[in-house]
Amino acid sequence: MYEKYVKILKDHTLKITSPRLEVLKYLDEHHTHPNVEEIYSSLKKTHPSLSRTTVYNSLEILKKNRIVQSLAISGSELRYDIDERLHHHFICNRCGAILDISIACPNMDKTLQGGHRVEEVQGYFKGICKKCQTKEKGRSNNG
Amino acid sequence: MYEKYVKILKDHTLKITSPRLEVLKYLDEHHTHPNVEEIYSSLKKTHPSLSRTTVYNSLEILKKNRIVQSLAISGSELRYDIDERLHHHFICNRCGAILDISIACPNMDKTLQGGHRVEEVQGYFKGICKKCQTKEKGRSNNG
DNA sequence: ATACTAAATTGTAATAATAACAAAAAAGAA
DNA sequence: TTCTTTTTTGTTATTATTACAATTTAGTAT
Ligand SMILES: [Mn+2]
Ligand SMILES: [Mn+2]
Ligand SMILES: [Zn+2]
Ligand SMILES: [Zn+2]
Repeated sequence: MYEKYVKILKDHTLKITSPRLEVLKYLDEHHTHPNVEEIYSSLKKTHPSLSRTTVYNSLEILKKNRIVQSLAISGSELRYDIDERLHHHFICNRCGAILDISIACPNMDKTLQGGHRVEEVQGYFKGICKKCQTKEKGRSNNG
Repeated sequence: MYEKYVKILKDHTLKITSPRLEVLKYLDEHHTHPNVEEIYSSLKKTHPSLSRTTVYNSLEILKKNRIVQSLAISGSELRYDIDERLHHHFICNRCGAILDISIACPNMDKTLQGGHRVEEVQGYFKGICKKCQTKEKGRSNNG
């Protein structure tokens, strides 16, 4: 059940703790780029002793070890992604969904930009998602 | 002195107010991508009646009118840029500087990504800036 | 120039995300 | 099993931003 996550932690010589395993499992099963509150309140249901601070701490150490990445795309809160591979994101200004954008980008892999050492790359697109556009059209057509 | 900023506001049929002119002038003279606090505390010196809320309000309306853009690059606070043209940014994890990155990007101008309507594009690089790297080298060489 | 009205500014209070901290608990090594 | 270090927990503090109501002001009409 949790072997996969145990292995990830072990590979990074991190201590195996229940909160860390749960956070990893949650992110692995929810590729929605959740924020801390979503992760916390969901896990809290089945793990009532869990502390919000622990979720922050766990995510921080997972990020430091490059097991997860954080996205500042919303502007108000960090979102988390267990997919550490470099990929771009789209946020819908209507429904708030954050979606992966799989495009090739020539600047993505560069470790140097203008003489600066690059350690992290984030590509954000903001607008109206496909779904919300469909809804919009439907509304104007029907009534 | 302020004609330039008056014109910008007029062109967007926005009311000409002292706080708006001052915010525009500040951004025009400081291409450092300042946050609200930096703008506010600087203007407050010469305009003691200025309210922090007004700076927030002004920036919001300027952004809505696409006169300025906001950057979520720092993760904790929005940064503002009077240069509305699409360009990428680099933030230094050491000194906090936010710098323009002028690179051609094939994805920048696209108004559609994966079927989603794109209204805004942000490209962020994070790492250690050129200056901080030089300092680092100097330190390790000299002791 | 004056009066009017909608919009903007101000100050304060509320909210929300995150960080700091100390005590209790738990992981992993000995 | 014992010990030590790290993690977790709960609480409090901080910071960025928003909400709101009262006051002021910009721009327009008179
Ligand atoms: Mn993703
Ligand atoms: Mn810029
Ligand atoms: Zn949507
Ligand atoms: Zn730097």
